[in-house]
Amino acid sequence: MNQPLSSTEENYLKAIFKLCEQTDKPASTNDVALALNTRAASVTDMLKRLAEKSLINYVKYKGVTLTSSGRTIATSLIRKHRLWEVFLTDKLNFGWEEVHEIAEQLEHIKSSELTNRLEAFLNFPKYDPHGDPIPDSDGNFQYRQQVHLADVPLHTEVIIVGVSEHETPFLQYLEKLNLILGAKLVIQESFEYDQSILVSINQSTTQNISAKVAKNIYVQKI
Amino acid sequence: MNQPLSSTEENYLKAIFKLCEQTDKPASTNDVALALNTRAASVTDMLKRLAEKSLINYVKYKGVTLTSSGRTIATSLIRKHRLWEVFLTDKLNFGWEEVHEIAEQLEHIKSSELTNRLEAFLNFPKYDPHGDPIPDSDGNFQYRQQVHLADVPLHTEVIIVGVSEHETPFLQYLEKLNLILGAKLVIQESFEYDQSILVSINQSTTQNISAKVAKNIYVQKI
DNA sequence: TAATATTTTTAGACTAGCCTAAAAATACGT
DNA sequence: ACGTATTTTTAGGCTAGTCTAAAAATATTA
Repeated sequence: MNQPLSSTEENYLKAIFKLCEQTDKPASTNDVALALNTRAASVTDMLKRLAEKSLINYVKYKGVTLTSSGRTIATSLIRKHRLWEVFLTDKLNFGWEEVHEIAEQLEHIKSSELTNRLEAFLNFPKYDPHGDPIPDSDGNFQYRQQVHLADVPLHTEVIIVGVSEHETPFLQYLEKLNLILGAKLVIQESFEYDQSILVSINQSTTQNISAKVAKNIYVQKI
Repeated sequence: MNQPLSSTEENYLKAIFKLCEQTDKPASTNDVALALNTRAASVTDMLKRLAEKSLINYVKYKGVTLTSSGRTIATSLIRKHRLWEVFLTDKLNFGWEEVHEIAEQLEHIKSSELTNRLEAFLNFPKYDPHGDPIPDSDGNFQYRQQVHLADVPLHTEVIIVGVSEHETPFLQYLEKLNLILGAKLVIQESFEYDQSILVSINQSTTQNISAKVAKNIYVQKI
């Protein structure tokens, strides 16, 4: 009945979770294929197998959502992924742009005891190095009120709490501009012309930030 | 040419390494099958594929040894396995009998940067929690002069430096008897009848130890 | 050394996971 | 609503890794 899943099966569940989390609608076969960089036909195959194991609700041509046991597994993977990311940055001094790939492997290590002890060792962190919330051992996320930097009114004081894009080049770029988690920002000016904004960083430097970047930074008012 | 290996392939290389290390002779198909809890036919299949990749020297009906690239991979696996075991015991407070299974999974994580940083984080340990040497990043083992407790003459002062059997029940038993790494022993008496021995432990308690146990404990004279 | 026992390999089949190409279902534009 | 475009599924095939059963090679022993 409850035999352990393969890494591949786990990756499908995680992808479906992320797709459904955003839209709250069933994920399409094509969406899943795109997310996992595979073909629609392969996805259909796998969906049948996962439905057989009662991990997803799958209706032909209608898309897929997770069952509660599927969701439990998916959140456990996200929990492990984010805890390992904290370990890699905080204990092994990796940069926030380097940890994703390694955590993709580490998240498949099977031992809930390991996960829980790791969490304790790291002092029960609530967010990963990118500002994403770490679910607790029951799978509950601690969502936080956060807004994209692009949507903040002029002269409001905010701090960076996360990013909505995890690609290495983007993160390296932010690092260069000193736009790291916890940085305090105030929007000084906003340019109609290209939707870029001028922000002060930590009350010292001032930077022009493109609309694209501002849309991928999460901030919180202080 | 140098595509990454599957965990299965890696496990074959590790098994072959361990079999050849002990006897310095080619390992037989049956030995490998036994070590990996699989069938001889499956082993033959895999040996052909590993030979194709120049990771082993395989002669039909004559057994198998590792090539130097095969050995490099095998020692890297052992290095990772033992470093993770140190992490699990020293940082996450697992017992020495609990770490093997988890390390079996962790050893397949691919990132030499991770391995090297982990090693530094752990302060470059030379031995794992069972007393086995941890190879350096070039694959060199720091072998140590060690002898089985069963072969030590009477009244010699020795300390426990390792075990030659890693099964959980055995390790739990040792733990119960306070026979842990670093314990100081002196053999007080040796009984012809069942080859058991009477040892003092850390100059305090005294214990009778069966021949079987004494054969699986490595000690060093002090 | 001939007969027997053991080990190893081959042959053929199975599953998971992936693919391409074609068919079927659904969605869209006029 | 009808034809076209898109999405999804089916059909069939591939590889890695496993298995059992049978054949072939090697080892043992009388």
